[in-house]
Amino acid sequence: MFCSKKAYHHGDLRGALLEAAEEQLEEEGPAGLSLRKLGRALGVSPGAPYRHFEDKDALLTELATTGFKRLRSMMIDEMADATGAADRLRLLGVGYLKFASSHPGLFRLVFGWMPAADSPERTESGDAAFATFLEVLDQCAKEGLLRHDVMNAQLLSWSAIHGAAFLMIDNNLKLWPMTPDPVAIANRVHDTVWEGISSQTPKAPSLQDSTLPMRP
Amino acid sequence: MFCSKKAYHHGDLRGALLEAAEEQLEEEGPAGLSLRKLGRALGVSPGAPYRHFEDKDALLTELATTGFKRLRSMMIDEMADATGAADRLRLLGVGYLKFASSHPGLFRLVFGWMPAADSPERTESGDAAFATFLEVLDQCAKEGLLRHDVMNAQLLSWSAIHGAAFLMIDNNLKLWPMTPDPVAIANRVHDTVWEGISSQTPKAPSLQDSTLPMRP
DNA sequence: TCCTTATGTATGCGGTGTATACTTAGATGC
DNA sequence: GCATCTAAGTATACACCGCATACATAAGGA
Repeated sequence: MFCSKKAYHHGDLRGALLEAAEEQLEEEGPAGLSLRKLGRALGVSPGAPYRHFEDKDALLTELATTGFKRLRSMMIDEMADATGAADRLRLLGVGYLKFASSHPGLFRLVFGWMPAADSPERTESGDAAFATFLEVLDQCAKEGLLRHDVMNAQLLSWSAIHGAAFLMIDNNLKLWPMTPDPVAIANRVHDTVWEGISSQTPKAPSLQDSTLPMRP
Repeated sequence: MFCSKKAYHHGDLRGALLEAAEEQLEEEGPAGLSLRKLGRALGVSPGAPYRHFEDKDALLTELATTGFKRLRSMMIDEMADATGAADRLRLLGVGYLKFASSHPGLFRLVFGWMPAADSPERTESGDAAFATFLEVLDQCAKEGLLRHDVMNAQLLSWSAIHGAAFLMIDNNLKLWPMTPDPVAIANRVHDTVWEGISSQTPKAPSLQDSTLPMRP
């Protein structure tokens, strides 16, 4: 369907709206996003967007839904060449933080935003992303890599990586002499988490000191 | 200054605005908060609030500033009867999660919200809260309780408790058969974190299983 | 007492979400 | 080919919002 530019009915307004909306979201947050402004930017009347989204909340909900899906894809892609269950967990965190750092506005929407009326699609895509997370730890448990019950490991791993993501995009890591590189943060968090949940008794100081370079 | 009700100039409009604003914030989020609505609710003209706050952002910034201070107080109060540095860390997490669960809207404002122009007061009160957090781990380090460098411990502890707070108020803990009690969550997260950062080599399964009751 | 200042009011502008009725272009059936 | 249906966009209107500006009034100090 080779829709040429400047079509009679704009061709694909819905897609264009979503694209422009994400841009506005990253720049001004959910409050600054305006359907009228979007219409204006796309050279269309103020009411046109309402042909494709019931209201502003519906647009944000759709953004959040695809946001969850993209977060999940990013984690899965990152895990592609993992060397084992523990490494999968590490790479999952890397994907999580890469997503947060490259789309902070979308990340904040996906999580710290409560729509007035939630949609089943959003909930489902969220649960799917979470399930990916939980499965990785289930696998660790099956391979006997965890010291305690899997729920503890899941709770800590997820909390830690989720919190690190927020601290990173809120620029709260400025308090440490630490590169804000998402990969470095994810690896650092993972290593320490792993010492807390792994069934292998940790050796003495096995982790790099803060003066030493961090794993790339 | 015994200001009677229904004073000529309302008595303390500024305080009343802040109080009502926090209520609106919890109910409808920052976007749903409206200065005009606040004025209406307090029986005052639509422009009156602007005598006390330069704009909506200024009101939210003030809410965030006091939010940080209250978060800090809650942590400090909770730590009052700690039995040691490690226990202080645990109780700090308890205070953190208690604050998040009792004021989720304020918590989200304090963290996941980016004002257009930040104020030094907000930044300072935020840094003060963070400093409290970091100091507790500095103390742990001084007492030789940490396995690695203090930065790792700080990053993990903060990320974990911060992430757990968000997961809790976003109702993402529903995926586990776990009571959403902030104290239980904080203790659980702390125990697992501590195994990852403590210099004491953890014994075999020392933590309660998910089938066992959690620490009160 | 008078005058300054803080506080609240009145009013208005532009922007926003959203409902409604209208128009038009593409697709569809004969 | 043509009439028709429908999806997509327009025009317009309303209430609300943030915010600015000019005005009114009450408090408090000289």
